[in-house]
Amino acid sequence: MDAAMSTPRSSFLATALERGFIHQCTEMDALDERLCAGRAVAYDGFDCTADSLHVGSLVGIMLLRLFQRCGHRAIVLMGGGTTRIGDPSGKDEARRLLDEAEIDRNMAGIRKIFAKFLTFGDGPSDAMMVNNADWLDELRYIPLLRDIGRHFSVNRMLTQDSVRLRLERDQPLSFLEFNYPILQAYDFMELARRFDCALQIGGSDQWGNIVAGVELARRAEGRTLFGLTTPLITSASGAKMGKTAQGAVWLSSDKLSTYEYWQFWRNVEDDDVRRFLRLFTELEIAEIERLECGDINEAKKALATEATALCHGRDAAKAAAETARAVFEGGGSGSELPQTSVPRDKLTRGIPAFELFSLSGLAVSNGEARRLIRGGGARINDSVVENETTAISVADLDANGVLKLSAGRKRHVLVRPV
RNA sequence: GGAGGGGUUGCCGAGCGGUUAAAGGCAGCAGACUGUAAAUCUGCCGACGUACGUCUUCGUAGGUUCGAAUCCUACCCCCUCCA
Repeated sequence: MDAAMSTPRSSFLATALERGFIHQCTEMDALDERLCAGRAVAYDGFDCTADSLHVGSLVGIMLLRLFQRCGHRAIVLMGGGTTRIGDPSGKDEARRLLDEAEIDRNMAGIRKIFAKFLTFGDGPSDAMMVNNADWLDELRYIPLLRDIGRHFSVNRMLTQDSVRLRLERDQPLSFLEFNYPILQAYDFMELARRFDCALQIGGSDQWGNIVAGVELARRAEGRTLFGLTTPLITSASGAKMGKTAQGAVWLSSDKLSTYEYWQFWRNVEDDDVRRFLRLFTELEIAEIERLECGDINEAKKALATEATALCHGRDAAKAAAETARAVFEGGGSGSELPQTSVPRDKLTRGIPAFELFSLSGLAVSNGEARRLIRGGGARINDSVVENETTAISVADLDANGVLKLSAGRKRHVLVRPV
């Protein structure tokens, strides 16, 4: 952390610091004072490259939520304008540009997610969502160059990590992307003008862009703004969080079931539990410390249930936890397991085991299903499938009239005849 | 515009006329050990078929050859250097 200081007086900074949300911060003392002086406004920007967000964005979301819980006003800035540019930070290649219809669709999906974490409305501490396309689209080039461009030093921009790294690695950087920091800086200043927003929150890779905004506001308007970055969250073994081989860990239940979301947190590495309990749950620190002294698996369950409750609601979290308990501790099954169906007549005639596994989605092809069975990793109703061509029929249905297929110890699917 | 270098199976990266579905590494999946963790060890890791096998894949399209990812031609894309 940059600004080492004892204990901030503002509840927001004190809590953020205590729970590990702060990586770098500009003028923390002054910010602390500002936060103590009364209600403040902060924003975090999200781009709309997908119709949902994944856990990679969760630190920022949680911090914004904390900000609101401390009585301040949170702004979610949708990058409807900047998404059409593409941020070069931390990337080797320019990303594909999206058209407006796609961006609109993505924004709608993301809005639904934020509704779970923030309270939106018109009240003084209600969160709001704004779209930077509202002002970026209207920018005129010459005035922009004259009013904003004059405050940017190209020499300086070239030394910014996002740009420098790209150049050093001999990766192409288009002029379009080169302009990204300017637009993000402009966003910050614009939000300061419109809503008196004084703080920008972002991931540590955003530091350069955030500082650019702070400096622009100071030079152009003599306004003091603040920036705060969250640490990059990687798992203890160094992998970027939120991206598994199966795909991203999405925050919307359309794209990832609540059960699988719960499982994601349940399977976190031991060394991450401590950190994650502080960042991704709202349990009191005392309670977290208590959990840490106990069985690590109980702590993981608490992490999973609390994190899932925030994102999908307490009931869904409990249902996921209960299914997990039934499956892993009871050797049974549960209502939240993924389900697929097979035509009943097909099952009456009998269906080769390998085909059933590829049908269920536990294997992506017949070949993979065969390999799974040959490797001894496939089970039906908890008994190992010995032969890949064994015919599975209605006789194999369990007491509830379903088949529980398992691939390995963790992946289970309920197959139901229809 | 000129001169070179390159595009290989999810990624990195060998191969450079048959023994190549294509070395090796990473990622992934499964098994063992455990705690639904990590580490380690083992197996698998293009598709289809019980299997001998068949088909599809090495930037794109053609061609040479009994036979090509490997040779030729054209085209597309990327990089480096010169102008």
